[in-house]
Amino acid sequence: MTTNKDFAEIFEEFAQILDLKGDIRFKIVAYENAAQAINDSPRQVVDIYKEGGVKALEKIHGVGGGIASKIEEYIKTGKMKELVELKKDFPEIELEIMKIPSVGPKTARKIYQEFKIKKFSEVEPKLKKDGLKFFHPKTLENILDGIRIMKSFSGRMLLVDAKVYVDELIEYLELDKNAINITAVGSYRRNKETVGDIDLVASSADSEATIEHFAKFNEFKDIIVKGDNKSTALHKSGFTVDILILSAEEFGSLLQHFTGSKEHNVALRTHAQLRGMSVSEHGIKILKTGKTQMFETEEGVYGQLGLKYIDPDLREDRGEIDAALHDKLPKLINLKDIKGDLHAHSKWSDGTATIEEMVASAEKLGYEYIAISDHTVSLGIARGLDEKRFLERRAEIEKVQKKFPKIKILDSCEVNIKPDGSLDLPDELMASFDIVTASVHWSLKQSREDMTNRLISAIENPNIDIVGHPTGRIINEREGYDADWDQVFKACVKNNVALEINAYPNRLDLTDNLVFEARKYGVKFAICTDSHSVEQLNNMCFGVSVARRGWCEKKDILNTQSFDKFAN
DNA sequence: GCCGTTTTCGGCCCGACTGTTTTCAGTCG
Repeated sequence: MTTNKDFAEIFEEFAQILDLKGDIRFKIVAYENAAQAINDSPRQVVDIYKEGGVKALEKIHGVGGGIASKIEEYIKTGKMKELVELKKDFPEIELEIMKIPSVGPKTARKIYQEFKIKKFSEVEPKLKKDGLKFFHPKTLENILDGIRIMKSFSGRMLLVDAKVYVDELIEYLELDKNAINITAVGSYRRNKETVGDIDLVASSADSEATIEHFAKFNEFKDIIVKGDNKSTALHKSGFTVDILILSAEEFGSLLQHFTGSKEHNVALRTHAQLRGMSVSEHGIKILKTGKTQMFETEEGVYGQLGLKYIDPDLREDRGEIDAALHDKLPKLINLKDIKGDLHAHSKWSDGTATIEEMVASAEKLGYEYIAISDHTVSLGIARGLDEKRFLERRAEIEKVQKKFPKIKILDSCEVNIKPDGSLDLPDELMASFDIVTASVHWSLKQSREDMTNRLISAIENPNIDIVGHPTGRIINEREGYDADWDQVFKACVKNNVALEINAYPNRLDLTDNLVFEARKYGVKFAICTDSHSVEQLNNMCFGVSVARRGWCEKKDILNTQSFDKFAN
């Protein structure tokens, strides 16, 4: 079956080819928006089409008549005629060339045609040999730089890794006495699960001097752009760093602009236009008078537009502007609301710390409880426990509990959901635990139908409280498995089972967009670290970020409550 | 191609930097 991801990729490709063709920008953007909308839809467009036809598809915001009928065509015939025709004139290789930073459609076409490129690997050697025949030396240098950037950095870094680079950069920039308000913005500030490049903003008494100072950072390999108040550098680790400096009087607008997301800013500026205002990083212009008002804070910017302040985590154009207009924004959960961790491993299975060490660390974090949830028998690689060893472990938990009267140790396990949906511990044993998490650990490539049934079978088992890392994805390593989330969410609500928001930095699973969708159904979540060491207990903040991006309030999260409260 | 406090046409966010542009195109965020 064609999944939403497949359709999103098709329309993304459509947009790229239209870009090469030189079609009007708004049409290209329309295709890109449709791809995004389809990707974010919790329901499969195939199902939507089967139920309500083209009209139902058009209800997806960003999908209109044209794109809906293309989806219909693809479902019926397995192809889109227009795309097939376009591909004849714009081969794959040209799209690949366009992915080079600083190369857009015009340059891509020129490279492809002038050098008669057949494989992407030919681009760099051919440009080096004869590039000067067709390009200005400076332009050629930019393209070759782009290829270097592309080679040295594939994909996006984890939020946890970005944090290390950001801290280093800010520490260095603070050495410049002219600079104030140094802040990391972009997807980093929005707490997105991965960060593509690092964006910084600042104010300065002497912005040229600050740009000079920025450009001298010894972790930079190259300076790509250097203007009076804006610069882009290539970091040794392969990603780029942007900085933009404006006066403190306009810092609120600068912060707002550079935090994004792009989609949020487009929506915000459209909102402003309808009210006779124009928003830029410098301020808000009243169109009638032509006067621009500046703002030192973001609150001022949103306030001028008649909006409540919108947290950066929410700025993804998911309805936050409308919510801010009607004072309906969620009161987002914070790290300090978390009362305990419901998923942690010990040496009994594949953890590196003893139960006592884990409990002592959890107590230091101020938690009321911690669940020790070791793996179960059939996960051999993780030394999963059978019934006998779980009972031995229970005796140890009781012993440790006496030493730590202030924190409740929850006797727990992470039971395996087998491919047929059954669990690998007997029901009576599971019933004796304080809390049980069920997770999928193998056979990840099942069909969507099988995986959906597998998850729902586990959810319907009365001993299950939480489904662990529900999609199984590992960021930058593997895709999550496919399931009919609509059905899974309904089953969770019906059976009072929570979905885990796994805070492990390369899992962050459930993903933020699925959290956002699940919350609409009334699903509850448990934010858990899945710690395998004492240090990893500190990863809770990353799970909280996912919850915030999914619009979660304190009441949506089990472990913002005391154990007695949610256990009953 | 999408969409509607400008609702079936006419607009679609806004600005900075680079190159060779002396008024603008290409690319980016």
